[in-house]
Amino acid sequence: MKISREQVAENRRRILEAAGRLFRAKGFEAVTVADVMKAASLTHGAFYGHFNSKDDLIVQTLAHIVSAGIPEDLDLTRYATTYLSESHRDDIAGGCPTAGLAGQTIHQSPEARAAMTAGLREHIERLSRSAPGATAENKRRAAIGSWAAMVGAVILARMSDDPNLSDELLAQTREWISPK
Amino acid sequence: MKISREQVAENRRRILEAAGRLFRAKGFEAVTVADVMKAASLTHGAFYGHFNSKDDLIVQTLAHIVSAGIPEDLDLTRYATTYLSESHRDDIAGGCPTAGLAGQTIHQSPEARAAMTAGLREHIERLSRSAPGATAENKRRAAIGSWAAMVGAVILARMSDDPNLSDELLAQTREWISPK
DNA sequence: TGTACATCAGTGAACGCGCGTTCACTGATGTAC
DNA sequence: TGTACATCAGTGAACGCGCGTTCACTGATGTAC
Repeated sequence: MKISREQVAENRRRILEAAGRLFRAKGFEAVTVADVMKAASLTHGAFYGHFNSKDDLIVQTLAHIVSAGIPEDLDLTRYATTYLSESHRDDIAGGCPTAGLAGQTIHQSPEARAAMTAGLREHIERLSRSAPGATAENKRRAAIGSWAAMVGAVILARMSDDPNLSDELLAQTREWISPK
Repeated sequence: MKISREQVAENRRRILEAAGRLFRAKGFEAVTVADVMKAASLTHGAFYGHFNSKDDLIVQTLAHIVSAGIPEDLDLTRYATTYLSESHRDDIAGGCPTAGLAGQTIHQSPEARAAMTAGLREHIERLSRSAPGATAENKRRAAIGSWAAMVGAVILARMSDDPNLSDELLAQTREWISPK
C-alpha cells in the first residue's frame, strides 16, 4: 500500500522521535532497528526506505535531537537549577542528549561525533551569552566550566545506585556552580 | 593441559587487565569475550572457567579497576591538572574508568552499577580531604563540584571531533576550577 | 471530472553473520601410596 | 624419593539465538489522458 507524501514525512519524524527516546533510555547498541520501528508503529522492513543503515539512523537522530530543546535565550543559573534537578536526572529518555549520549558517541562513527560536536558548540555559545563574567573570555570560561560540571553531575547521578548519593551529587553541584 | 595454581591466578589477572583496557577503549558492547581472551593470550573457551558470563566479567572488571589508580593522598588542584591534561584525554584505555565507563554503566546490571558507585563514593571521599574549604561540608562540596566538572570535561573533550574545541574544553575547565 | 495504469511505502518472511555459550577432549599438575 | 593415577585449566569445534539487512509482494496514491 502506497502512502501519501505527508504520511511519509510524518513516519520519518516518528521514527527519529522514537529513536531519540530509545537511544537515550537504553543506549545505541541495546536498541534494535525493530524496537525503533515498533515504537514508531511500523514494521522493521520499512526502515530501509528511510535510512541506509542503523549507523545512518544514529547520525540522523543525533542531528535531529541535538539542536532541539535548547532555549534561545536562557539564564545560566536558572538553567543549571533545572538541569541539575531530580526530575531531569530521572527523565533519561526525554532529557538532555549530551548527558545521555556523549559518553557512547565517543565510540560511534565520525559522522555521529560530528553531529554531536555541532550541538556541543552551539550549546556552549548559547550558555556563554548569559554566563557571569566581565569579559567575553570570562563568560565563555564560566559557560564551559559549568556545562562540564552539569553534564558530569547528571551522568554520575544517573549512574549511582544509591539515591542519597545521587541526590547529593545534584544538590552539591548546583550550589557549587552558583556562588561562582 | 592442567595449569599451576599460580598460573591460573595470573591468567585471571590478565583477563581482568585486558578487559579493563578494552572496555574503556571500545565500550562494553563492542568488546567480545573472544577479544578479551585473545588480548589475554588465551582462547575463548577458557573464559567460562573464570567467569559465569560476560555480565559477570563486566562486574568483576569494574570492581577490579575502580578502586585502583586513585592516589591515597592527593592534592585536588594538582590532580585536576593531570586529569584535565591532553594526555589523559588521549589515553582512554588506560585513563580514569569513571570518565570512560560511567555513561555506559547506567545501562548495565545493578551489580555493575553498585561496583561503580562504590568507586565513586571512595573517589569523592579522597578528593574531599584535599579540597579547599573551611568546613568539612565546604570541602565535600568543592570535591563533588570539581569532580563532576572534571569527568564532564574529559567526556566532552573525548567526544568532540574538533581538536581545538577539545583542547579548549580541557583548558577552560582547568582554569575555571582552580581559582575557586 | 473520470478512468486506467504506474509508482512506490509499507509488510512480513527469510537470510546470514557474529557473538555468547557449551562441550568432548587433551595433557600437565598435584596427590596418594 | 619415585611411580601411578585423578584432577581440572585450557583448547577449539560446534550450537543457537538475535539482530541487521534483503526481497518478493501488496495495494493505496498520484499521474496521464
